[in-house]
Amino acid sequence: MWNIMGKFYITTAIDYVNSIPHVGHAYQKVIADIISRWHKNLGDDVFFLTGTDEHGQKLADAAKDQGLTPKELVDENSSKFKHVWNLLNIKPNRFIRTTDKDHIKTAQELTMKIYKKGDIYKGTYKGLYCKGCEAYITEKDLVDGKCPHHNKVPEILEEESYFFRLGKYKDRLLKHIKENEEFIQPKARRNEIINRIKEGLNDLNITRLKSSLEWGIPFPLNENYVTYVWWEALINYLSGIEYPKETFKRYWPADIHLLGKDNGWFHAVIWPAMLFSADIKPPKTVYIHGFLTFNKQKISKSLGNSISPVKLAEKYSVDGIRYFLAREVMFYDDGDFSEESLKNRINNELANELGNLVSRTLSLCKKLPEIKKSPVEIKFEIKNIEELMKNYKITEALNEIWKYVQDTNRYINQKEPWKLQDGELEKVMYTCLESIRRISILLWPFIPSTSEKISSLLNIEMQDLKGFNNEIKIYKVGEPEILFEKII
RNA sequence: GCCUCUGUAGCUUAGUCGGAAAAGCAUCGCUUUCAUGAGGCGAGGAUCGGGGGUUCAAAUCCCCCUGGAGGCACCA
Repeated sequence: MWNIMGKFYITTAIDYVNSIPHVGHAYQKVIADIISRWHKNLGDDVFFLTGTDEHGQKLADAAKDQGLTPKELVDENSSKFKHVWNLLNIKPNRFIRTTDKDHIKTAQELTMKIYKKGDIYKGTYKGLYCKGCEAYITEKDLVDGKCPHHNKVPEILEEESYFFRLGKYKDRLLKHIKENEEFIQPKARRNEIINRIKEGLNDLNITRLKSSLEWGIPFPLNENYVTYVWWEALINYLSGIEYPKETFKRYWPADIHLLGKDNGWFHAVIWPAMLFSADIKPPKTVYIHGFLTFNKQKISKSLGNSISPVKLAEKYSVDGIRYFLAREVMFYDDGDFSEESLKNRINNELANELGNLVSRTLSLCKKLPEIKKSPVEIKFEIKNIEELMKNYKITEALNEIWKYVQDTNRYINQKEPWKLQDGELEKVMYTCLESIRRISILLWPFIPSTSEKISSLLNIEMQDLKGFNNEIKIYKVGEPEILFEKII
């Protein structure tokens, strides 16, 4: 009944390390970890990649402000991201940094490959340059024709630069998007991208003069230039799996690139065009998810400290947060991380429904030294859950799983096992234990440490979905313990 | 300005091909005693943003108005 085991390659956006991780960053990584674990649960050979993006003007500036070298700054901040993911039980196969040696090498090699294809040429970049910012700015940044930061009219500046022939891939991109409905998800984003491509594609400036920006990957065609951050950052999805070696051959194409809506254009248009040029298959799905607000407020830097995932995890538990993010927020849309709502879900669902279910079950088992196998009276039909997960409908899948928690509570009420003795009691309790065991397997991707805890309370080995139907012959369960403390 | 999405119960949302308006939370009532002051059952609560049109039939399709969110690349 299980899918044939396959490979599964999932990536997240790599975070720009000019700020510290907040709950918005955490959201994406938690979802990615859930998807990754779900596929591991299925028995797939999974590669999960995340990491940090560490070059560019903003970082160079930030480092200067803090009196650090760029390298010092990115080392410090990157480690914070890595640490927080570990704390949230997010387990990537690799945490890539765009300052990693192998990434730099791969980025340069891929650039050369695209150059040899004839898709990189030297041209002239003309743009609005603000001397105060020491950077090009766009027209929409202007307020009354002036740079809002320096209140100056920018000058039009021209410089020689290298370009990628993005425009050349317009038709091929449109064709690919139209022929592969799952390529850009969700649909609204897909429409948005299609319309914008139709408006026309300009070639992409992919270098910066070293004289104005040193903090970047040296451009392999000309030592006076560094590579534009976006261009090389995207390539991390290849360097992360050691392109073009064996690991790459095993995992590419990526099954899903997960990213926020601010990154859609780069992943849905520029990245596939780069891959087309390099004769590499595009990813199967680029999934563009919504943004999170925190207590209805836009997540901003000033709010940053109060929404540190570390503090939230201390207060609400890691699994509480993971559960909430998966259950509350509709993945494709914007959502709100509200502490009020988080508290309600932890108390009502994790503590009262799930925690108490385990607790009452184990308590009812106390009279029985062992519980032997008998027919399971709660029916599990999990095809729809698998289907939902396959289509990245995380929230909906978790809702379906939760129905079994409620079914089991209902079953106990109906059977009133506290009135039963011996064999009768044993039969009912076997169903409850089996039900809890299966629930713990289904929930493992979402709240792994809770699932593992449940297994240890049931005194059994934690299994994956392949073991879903392997009923335990004899249960000898332990004492009940509190799974979730209530939040006051 | 151009484009995309969206407005359904107090809140968060589901609603496929047009066919009797759904679910959870919150509120209120009933009920169980195994359990973490937990569990179960039930009730009230919606002019489906507004107006017009197509249709035997519209939350759903079309038009207009209006509120909200987002995208418009070389900033990451």
